[in-house]
Amino acid sequence: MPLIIENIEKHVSLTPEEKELFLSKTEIKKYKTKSILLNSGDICEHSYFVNSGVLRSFNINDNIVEQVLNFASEGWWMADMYSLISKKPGNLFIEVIEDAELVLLSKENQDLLYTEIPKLERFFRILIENSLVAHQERLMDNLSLSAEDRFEKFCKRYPNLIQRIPQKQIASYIGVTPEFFSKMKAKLLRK
Amino acid sequence: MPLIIENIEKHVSLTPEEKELFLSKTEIKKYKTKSILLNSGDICEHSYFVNSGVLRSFNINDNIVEQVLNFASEGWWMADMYSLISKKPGNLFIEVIEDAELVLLSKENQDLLYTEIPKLERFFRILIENSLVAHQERLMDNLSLSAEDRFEKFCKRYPNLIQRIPQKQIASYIGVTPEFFSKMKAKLLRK
DNA sequence: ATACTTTCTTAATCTAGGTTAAGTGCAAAA
DNA sequence: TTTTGCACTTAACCTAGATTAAGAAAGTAT
Repeated sequence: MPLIIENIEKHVSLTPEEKELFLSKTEIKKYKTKSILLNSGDICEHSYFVNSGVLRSFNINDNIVEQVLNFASEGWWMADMYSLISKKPGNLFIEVIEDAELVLLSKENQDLLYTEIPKLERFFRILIENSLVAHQERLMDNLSLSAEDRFEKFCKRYPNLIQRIPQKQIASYIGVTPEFFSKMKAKLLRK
Repeated sequence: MPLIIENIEKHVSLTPEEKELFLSKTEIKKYKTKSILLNSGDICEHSYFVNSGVLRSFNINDNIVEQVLNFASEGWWMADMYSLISKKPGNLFIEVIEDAELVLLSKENQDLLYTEIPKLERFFRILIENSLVAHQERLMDNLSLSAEDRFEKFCKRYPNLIQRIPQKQIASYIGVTPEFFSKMKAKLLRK
């Protein structure tokens, strides 16, 4: 059973025909590290589901500094939600940071599937609800925790990602400079 | 036409019967300033839609400091999403900060309405999508903008709220102390 | 293997924003 | 009407984390 179907069936159950229909509307592609799936200024046309590998989304702010928004590894979805739903150019980049096999679901097909399999409306609602809750928690953490505590939380939540992501990108995710991150890490190891 | 129905029909259209059914599952209540609608540790049973007045959600972190998550005025929804969907005790407070008339929709009725009016599944999906996008942007802003720039964005986005919310709560929302906010405001006025 | 590029580290210096403390103004109790 | 309490201000001092700069390590390409 494909990972993506397992993922969906965690929240809604599908008949064999529905599974087949769903899969027929998706496309599997492989990408090498450093591939850019989406550029800032482009319209995001697909949601990406990760079968293997790691992705990150980021933007580049005025200071020419990359700011990481999210990572996605096996079993996670990734897209520029703003651009995807508004159909306007977004400001996120999506990049492959570890060779990846992805399931591509175009926005067009996603909308089509909503009408053909209404249960999927529920599935994606739940998916986004969970994402919203996670973002709210991260927002509060960023406002009230120290960099050290945010790093600790990151380690607990994504223990398997730490070894697979360049350290400077973790630094960016938790919101500190690579230099400060390095210093902080050295301090933590000394304990 | 009730504000809440107008709000829903921005995204999906309802038949007169559906409108009536929807309204029959809600309840209108009035609350005075300082009423607590939800306490930390309680399970959030309702979504609140604001007909008039202002609400805020916040939590109290270890340092005994209130951290504002969100405000809601006319036409906005408010709930502790985490608690509402997980049915577990949350850590948010929801408080009335200006006398309010609210539409209450219990989680129970919301789930019931999902099955009776499947279109609502779409409505709430879209609502949450928009909320997610807003939270993502705020997260990125907190990671890459100065307090001054965050305040400026807040003023642009919620110009009508500024006069209605105690300044220390705006400070908390953008993530600075009341003292620093006061200093910053004085500096901005000098310009 | 060698050169080239990028990541990571260390350290000195700097600053946005926090902390502490004291005082002002004002609305609500009493 | 006084008192109490809260919201806001100002100012001195402090610190987490940024910036700058330079070198070390580790990939990557030639």
